[in-house]
Amino acid sequence: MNKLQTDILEKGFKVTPQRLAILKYLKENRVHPTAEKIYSEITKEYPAISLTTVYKTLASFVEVGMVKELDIDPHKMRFDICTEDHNHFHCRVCDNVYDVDCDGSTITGDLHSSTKIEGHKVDTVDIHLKGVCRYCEAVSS
Amino acid sequence: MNKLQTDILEKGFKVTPQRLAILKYLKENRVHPTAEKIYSEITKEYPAISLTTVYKTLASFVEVGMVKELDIDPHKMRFDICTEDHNHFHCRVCDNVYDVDCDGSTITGDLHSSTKIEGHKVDTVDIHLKGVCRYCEAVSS
DNA sequence: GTTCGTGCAAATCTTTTGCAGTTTC
DNA sequence: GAAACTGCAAAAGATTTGCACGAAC
Repeated sequence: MNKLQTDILEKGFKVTPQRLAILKYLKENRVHPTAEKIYSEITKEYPAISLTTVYKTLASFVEVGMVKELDIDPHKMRFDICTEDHNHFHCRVCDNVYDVDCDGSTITGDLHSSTKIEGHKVDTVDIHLKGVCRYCEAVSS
Repeated sequence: MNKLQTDILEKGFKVTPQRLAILKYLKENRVHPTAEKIYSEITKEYPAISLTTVYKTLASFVEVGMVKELDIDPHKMRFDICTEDHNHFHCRVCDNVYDVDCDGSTITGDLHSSTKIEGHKVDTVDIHLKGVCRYCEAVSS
């Protein structure tokens, strides 16, 4: 019984090859993939999976907090294995999303589950940076 | 010649009743509406407008910087008349988006058009707060 | 064996596009 | 009158749903 299986069982899910493949992909590839990306990558080694299942599985994982939805990209949802707080940078050239460690604690440090800002109860704070990533910048200059 | 007309002309656009209606709505209703919302609100007083035109007009306004796209809401785009920097709070109960003045300058203050974070050139910083708004919180308690 | 998961096909929802006719300047 | 704008209908892209079959426990 490996770690992936345990993670799935702990949440009350049944262990299926599809779920293992998705979880494994997410853990090994921290690229904030879209559902389509996960699907196409997994299909390479594991053809017996459908896009529908990817969506349904991701929805289940999100519901129990294993995975986080990242709406930094205007027209499609991206998914991120939950880890400690970090923020995201979206490159408008290559469309990739990168983790960044910029100091958000100046804001997030003030926030707890009960924190209110202008009367609104704040659960999460996401900092979305946009621009041109180091790789695209290098190519264009 | 009123202010709305001037705003539109200055950007090199032709002044049409549709554009005036959209701009007027956006200026008077800072609720970060979706395209659909703008359409349905405008239609009440001005039935001769199509959703397609709303989308096309918004795209034009975004292109010249009059309007900003706000992707805080997972499945639909919201639009905001550009003003000075501010941040947004998305209520997961009523689905409304509110402006907030929480101090993002601790982060954004460090950022200029040439600022880099971990090598990435940062153009914009958006802080997205999510939770339950003051009104929904009041109702539920 | 029961419950849960999968996957097809079809539906839904938002947004975009092609194009012909209309309006603005 | 030329260039830009509008709006219909159709297309496109992402995601969801209904349902029958199959797998996990």
